[in-house]
Amino acid sequence: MILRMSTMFLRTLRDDPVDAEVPSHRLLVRAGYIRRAAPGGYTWLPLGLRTLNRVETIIRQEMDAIGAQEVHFPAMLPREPYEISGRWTDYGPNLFRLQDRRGVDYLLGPTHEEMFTLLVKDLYSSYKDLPLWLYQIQTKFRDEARPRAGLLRGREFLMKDSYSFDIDQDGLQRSYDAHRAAYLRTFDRLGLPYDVVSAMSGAMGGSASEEFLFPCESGEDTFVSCSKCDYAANTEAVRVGEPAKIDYSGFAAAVVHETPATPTIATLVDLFNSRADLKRSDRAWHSGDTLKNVIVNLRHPDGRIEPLAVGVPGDRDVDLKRLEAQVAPAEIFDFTDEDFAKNKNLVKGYIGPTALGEKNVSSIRFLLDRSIAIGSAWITGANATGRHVASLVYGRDFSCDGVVDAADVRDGDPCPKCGSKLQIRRGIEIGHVFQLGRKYAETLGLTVLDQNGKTQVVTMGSYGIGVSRAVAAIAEANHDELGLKWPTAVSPADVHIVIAGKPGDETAGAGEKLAEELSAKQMTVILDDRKGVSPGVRFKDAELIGTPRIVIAGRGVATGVVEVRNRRAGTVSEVALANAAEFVAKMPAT
RNA sequence: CGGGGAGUGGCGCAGUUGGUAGCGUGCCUGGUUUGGGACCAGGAGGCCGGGGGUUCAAGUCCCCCCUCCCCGACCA
Repeated sequence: MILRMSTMFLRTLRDDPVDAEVPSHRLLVRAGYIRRAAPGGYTWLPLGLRTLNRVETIIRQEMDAIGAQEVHFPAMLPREPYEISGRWTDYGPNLFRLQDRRGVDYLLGPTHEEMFTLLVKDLYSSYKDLPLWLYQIQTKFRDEARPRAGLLRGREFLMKDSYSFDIDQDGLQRSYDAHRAAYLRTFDRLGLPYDVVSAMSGAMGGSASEEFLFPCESGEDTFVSCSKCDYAANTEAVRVGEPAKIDYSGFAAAVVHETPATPTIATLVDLFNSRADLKRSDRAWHSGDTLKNVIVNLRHPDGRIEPLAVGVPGDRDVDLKRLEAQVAPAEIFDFTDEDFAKNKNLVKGYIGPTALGEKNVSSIRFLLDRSIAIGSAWITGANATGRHVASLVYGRDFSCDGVVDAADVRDGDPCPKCGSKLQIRRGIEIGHVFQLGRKYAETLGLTVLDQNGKTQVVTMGSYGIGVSRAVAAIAEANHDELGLKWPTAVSPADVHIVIAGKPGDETAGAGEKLAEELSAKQMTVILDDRKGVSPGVRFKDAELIGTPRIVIAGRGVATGVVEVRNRRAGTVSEVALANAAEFVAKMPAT
């Protein structure tokens, strides 16, 4: 088909919109693909909608290819299922809620686990019906605190979500593997580079979970990948190796020192290095020799508040995200000065492990970072203002109530799998595969009868791809200073023909004819047939819009040739007009 | 929600001690141009984010709210 620039609903912008920072947002607005319509909500213009549809089609084809079946739920959902699963409250302010004229509660679906579970419960009741894979491509709503970066984080976005239903864990594993493989194929076809990283299953009660991250500076997710082996994980999910025990038999006994005015790690280390009686002979003390004890508050789902102490090496911070992922479903919030005032056994700035722990004076649960070895000696608080203790040995002088991964992960930390250096990277989550297990099936009562006539709770998996986000990610991965340069598979058109001659000359006729020929070959053609627009504008617009192939019907037409450009490779070929359609149609997809 | 910046024709911006709202681009008309965002002339287009106040007079000063962008918190 032919899309005529003279009539297409399109206006490209000469200047960058000032409120758009990331390249995908800037270029998609400037090239006339999307317009902002609401905070975190975008209107798809004809060009943008074409690309969105093509992305959708590829995803749909790959889902259909593994045997998943498409359904479609309403976006506006009743409260009850979410009430049963607990997410009506768990989702908190992130859920868009509304009421009908009688005051009955509804929500705009942020994700549809409950609805899929109930749908299968409604129709199926036998193991013979399983496995079953269902999916939908649906607008999702989340009241994000801060929508940003155009399509990358909106409050309304398009998502493909699928769900697998199996009789047991082996079945779930097969479903999971099939989806994972389909995702690899999908992202390859979309022309999106990705890293598959281990993610936290957290409160969801599942086991395996992996995210597909598009590595990108403007990404919001931090992950690590090993420089040598294939290990990659979301920072929350990184598990450092257990350290070897240290033989402390020759270590000095713990001794308390007067350390006035040392409320911070830095002041403490300075003091130890500056006093002759505390100085180390072999090297200077550094912050990693100190044990930092941080107190946070946990809010459990039942509303119970519990203080929690976490010990990490003094040269590291507690990564609250990592910690929260491990204490989930509890949430973390600040332990305030008021809380300190109520706990007389805690001396702010001088907290030490001997006061911590369920069996000690504070009776506050005390968790140690996994990196801390049994037998290691520490400088740490002595639970009195202006006092610290040195040579306090873990396993000899103090203990803890458990081990946790709480310290922040840094660039260069050892890989838990092979010991090589980890790299910290950023990415955009474009897909997520997740073994849900029985959580939803159990709470919503999805069971089937097995071969023995016994009731079995169904085991589920859920699998998501951010469709509108993928469009933005593809734009992030495929642009230059001139504009977009789409992969062939998702470009809004296959070829863009620029008529660059003088009005009334033969270039317009040549462009029209070529457009007809390409259209007859089932290609989608953008034809710049606008009147009175200078060639410079046409070139700029073609490059901004970014179809992978651009044909210039200009001064060469007089001698029977057109210029065929490969926007992605940056190459140019002169082709005889008579062969042009054939040539363009045979250009390899990129 | 915390910190920082900003809201003035579609887009990018200026607007002085408070005194009739401007420029560039885009759009319309006519003419000249036509291989890298052309030129001339004439036009249309504004609740100056919203609401209160101060004042003879508010884009400009004061108060409240909303929205957008950046950093952080949050993010099945």
